[in-house]
Amino acid sequence: MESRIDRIKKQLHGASYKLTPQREATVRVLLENEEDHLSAEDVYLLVKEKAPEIGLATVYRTLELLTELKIVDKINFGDGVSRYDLRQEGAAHFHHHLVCIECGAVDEIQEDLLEDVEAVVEKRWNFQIKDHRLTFHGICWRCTEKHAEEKNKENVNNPNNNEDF
Amino acid sequence: MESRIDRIKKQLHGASYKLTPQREATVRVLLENEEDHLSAEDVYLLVKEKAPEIGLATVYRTLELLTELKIVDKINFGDGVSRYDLRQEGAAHFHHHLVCIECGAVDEIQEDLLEDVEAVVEKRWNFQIKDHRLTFHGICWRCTEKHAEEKNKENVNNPNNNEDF
DNA sequence: TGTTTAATGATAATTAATATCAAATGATAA
DNA sequence: TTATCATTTGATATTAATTATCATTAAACA
Repeated sequence: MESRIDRIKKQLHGASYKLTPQREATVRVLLENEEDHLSAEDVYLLVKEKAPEIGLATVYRTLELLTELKIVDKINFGDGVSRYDLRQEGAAHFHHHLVCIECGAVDEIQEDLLEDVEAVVEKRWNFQIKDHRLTFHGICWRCTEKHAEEKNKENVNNPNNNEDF
Repeated sequence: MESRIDRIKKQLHGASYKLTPQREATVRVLLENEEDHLSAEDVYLLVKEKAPEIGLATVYRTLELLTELKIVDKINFGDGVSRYDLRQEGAAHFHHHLVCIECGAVDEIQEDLLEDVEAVVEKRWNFQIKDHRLTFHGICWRCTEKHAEEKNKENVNNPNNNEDF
């Protein structure tokens, strides 16, 4: 974790920015919540817990800066807020997302999976791909399991209700 | 075109909505600008040319309705506005986009291309895919050509400047 | 230490989108 | 046809996310 911060510090310096205490606090929040997909407001509230004097504008500015430097990616799942997602260190491309339309959970796919598709697009459409956004909308494994359980319970109550026949 | 409107009318009726003059004017604008990726404001201005009495709220409401019925897809390219894109008739999934980071052009890919990837995701992540969003960011063929031309011109002016050696 | 530049915090301004509500429209049944 | 009811609309107010402004503070520097 500390080394990760150090490397981010170096990236900032490389672009002649400083890792101020406010920026560091923001980066730490992102690192501590790597699984989540926080909005600027979310980040602000979490940073405020550790550094109450920080302003919302600074959080926005920091997130914008980190996005420029490709340390985080800004993504929008269609709910009207931008969310910020740490990029895997050394990842050439942004990872993919699974958004559950029932429970709203967002899971990540770190595997590339798009190599073949990108080769086709580069050649057939003569398009030089620099980055991508891929999101699947559907039903997550947790909701699928829950449905199965509910069906089980139903069948215990009504043993004749067997949809298989 | 007329038949396309008729089919949309039937889709609306099927969900017990009417194709009011305002809704029809909005749909016509979308059909006449199928290549573009209009924002709600864009649609509003175009509809206003034909039906000046229409209100912005009605346009928003119509676009929301068409999105619900999967006649259009709402998409966000990260510039802070939602854009609305007619779905191909009978298309199971939303088509893909190529966004040029130089000139801002947005091109469409109607081919699916994701069949294999989706099969993997459904199985490995146990996720039931209902829809997707795939956007590539990079340099379009027009900008690539333009660069090549500029390089040519440069070499004519400085015949010794041959970067190949 | 004084000076210049970068960064911050508070807050105003902007803007996309939604909510509200009275009026208009359209369908329905007496 | 006319009274009635639900749907839709247009104008406008409201909300909420993001950006802009600007005086103040912190940091780098010479």
